[in-house]
Amino acid sequence: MSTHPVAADRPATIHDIAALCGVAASTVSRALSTPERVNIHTRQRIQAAAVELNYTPNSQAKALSSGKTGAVGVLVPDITNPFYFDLIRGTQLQLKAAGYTQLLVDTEESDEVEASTMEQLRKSADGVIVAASRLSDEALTAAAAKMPMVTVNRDVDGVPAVIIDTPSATSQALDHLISLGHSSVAYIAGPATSQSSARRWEALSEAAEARGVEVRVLGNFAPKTQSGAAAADAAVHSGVTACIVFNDLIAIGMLQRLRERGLRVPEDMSIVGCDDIFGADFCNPPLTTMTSPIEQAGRVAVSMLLAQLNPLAGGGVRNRSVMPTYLTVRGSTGAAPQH
Amino acid sequence: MSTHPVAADRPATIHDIAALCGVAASTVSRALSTPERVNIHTRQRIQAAAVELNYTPNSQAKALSSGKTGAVGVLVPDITNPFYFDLIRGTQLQLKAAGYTQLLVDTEESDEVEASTMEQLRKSADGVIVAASRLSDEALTAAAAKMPMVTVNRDVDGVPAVIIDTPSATSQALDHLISLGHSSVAYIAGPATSQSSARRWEALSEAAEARGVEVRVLGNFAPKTQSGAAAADAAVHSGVTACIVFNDLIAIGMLQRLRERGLRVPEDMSIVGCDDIFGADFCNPPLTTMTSPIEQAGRVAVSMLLAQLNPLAGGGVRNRSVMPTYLTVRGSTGAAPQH
DNA sequence: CATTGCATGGCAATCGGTTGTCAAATTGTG
DNA sequence: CACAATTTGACAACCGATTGCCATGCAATG
Repeated sequence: MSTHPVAADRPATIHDIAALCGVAASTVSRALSTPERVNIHTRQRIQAAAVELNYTPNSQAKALSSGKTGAVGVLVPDITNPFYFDLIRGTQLQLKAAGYTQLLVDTEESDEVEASTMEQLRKSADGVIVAASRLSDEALTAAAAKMPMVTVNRDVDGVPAVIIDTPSATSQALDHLISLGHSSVAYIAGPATSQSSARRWEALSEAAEARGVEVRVLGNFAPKTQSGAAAADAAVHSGVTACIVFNDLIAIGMLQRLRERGLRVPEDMSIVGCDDIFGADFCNPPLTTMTSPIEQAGRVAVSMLLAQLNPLAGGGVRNRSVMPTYLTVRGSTGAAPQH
Repeated sequence: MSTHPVAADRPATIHDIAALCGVAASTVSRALSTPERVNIHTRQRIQAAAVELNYTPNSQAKALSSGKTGAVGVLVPDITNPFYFDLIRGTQLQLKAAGYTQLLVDTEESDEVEASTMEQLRKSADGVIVAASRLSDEALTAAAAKMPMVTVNRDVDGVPAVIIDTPSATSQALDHLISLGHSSVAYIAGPATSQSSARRWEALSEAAEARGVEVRVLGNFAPKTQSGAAAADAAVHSGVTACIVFNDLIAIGMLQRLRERGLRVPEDMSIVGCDDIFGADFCNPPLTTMTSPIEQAGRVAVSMLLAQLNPLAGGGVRNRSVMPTYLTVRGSTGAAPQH
């Protein structure tokens, strides 16, 4: 039986170690955080005691005195959307590797929730990663001034961002469709508030003009599979033979609706999705889509944020990172129907 | 211009309010947390000042002195698995509604990571929800003694749990297959460490015996779509005409593999999945599966945990909650092939 | 009018660390 | 051997709240 309470009911504190070693608490703190500041002999005794008592620093207390919480907030507008799962996976992996904790928050597509969450996070997190922010440029800039921040898919001056470059992939998608003989294409737009959707449409219409093809925009549609039905109907009604769709969720919904209506994909209608989310490869038919390195984007966002937090670790702070996107051709695109 | 620094660069503290109102910090604390303890006039002045200074209590400090962190850890073995996305969505929703923060951690299917995470969480969270724990019964019981805990799909004596009752749905699935003329069925088992898989197999073999049907077990397979290939090959080789599969991920992988091998589902082989995850309804063919109320399970787990944390709010503490599961028939099951 | 009782608000300790400051101990140097 | 330089470790303030205890003041009671 040990003379020391090896397994107290209460987690060991720095004071327990101090008492055990007969030194002051501050010495213990230094031994663990600034080892060179403490005599090697004392240090080793302390470290041994720490191990014996199974000491883990109290993160709350650490946060209070040091101002660093070791946590990073990750704000996503809709935790329901598989797109964000990939992102979350990326941030989680990278944060964990760096010893940070992830605070995941669903802002429910609301700018108010987003703003109030950030205000709260200001005290309980060292920084935030904000995906597809619903805030205005001004609000976002103001928020970024108050705490380290990295946005994903939202480009605002002065705010470090990871941008998944889907706009440039839209021209690949368009070329793909043109090479299949399509000349009448629709862009199925996402939410009106989505900057990504707007930029993609910009890039697409520009590319269309350059190639002398007609591309029209349909929608806005909510980024959910259920919206696919309305989108599919709109596409059919407009007479186009191919659609480039805001995201895979809507695209998959369209696939289902077209099937219900007895239309064949790709014989009657070609569909190009965006993001290559989980499911895009096994839906029916498998979806041709613009493959985004979403998980990687999450990792890069974390790296950029951590670089902001610990500027010491060499290397300038990148404030903008563009992730390339490529077209993945599967079964949902095919030759344009003959008239 | 206001005489007060309405928007200081530093978040307002209780002392700022105290100074502004000419009272002590403790009075401010009471005015905000124990209003009846403070004169109504003073209280109103304080509350007004709090609003004016845009005061938000510092959660770290609160946690340190009160011992309550307002956070709940959610441990999942693999954040990659869509099953857990639904669960996370449920916990997130319910935690947020109750004003708690969710700390999401991926334990990477490792019992060690799980144990050390829990040890750390002991200080930074008020409780934990542990999904599909990889810990031994003893370790789990010990951990539960140290901090409030609710498990999901893991039944250990004395530890409150939410159990998704897939075992009982397996007999529904078996009946469904029998009614379609199948007499030779395989159970595609999940990880050897999975309690769910074991219990499902138990229930299934019992039901099979009662009905005089032959059911064999194949596997263990990792819960990933990639494992579906091996599982499909094993199933084909074993000569069965139908499979009840550990989860939808493997089932979807099997669907893909069978298609590659030129086998038709359900004409040549029927497949029943489990969980009804995102994608089960739009894969090819749509998957017959045991629909689990996963998101609801997450919500219930949170409710049970919060009931443990705040025992005051009437109603005894349930320590076990079984979520019913039903069979959802889609296109991946059909009549047994004729010999 | 004296006394009891309650409402109210301040003081100070506490939670578990971090960190600036300073004194004591050690080492090295002339 | 005395003195300066350098380690080393203790003291105490601080981070931002909470909370037990106490002093004050006012109203009600005998």
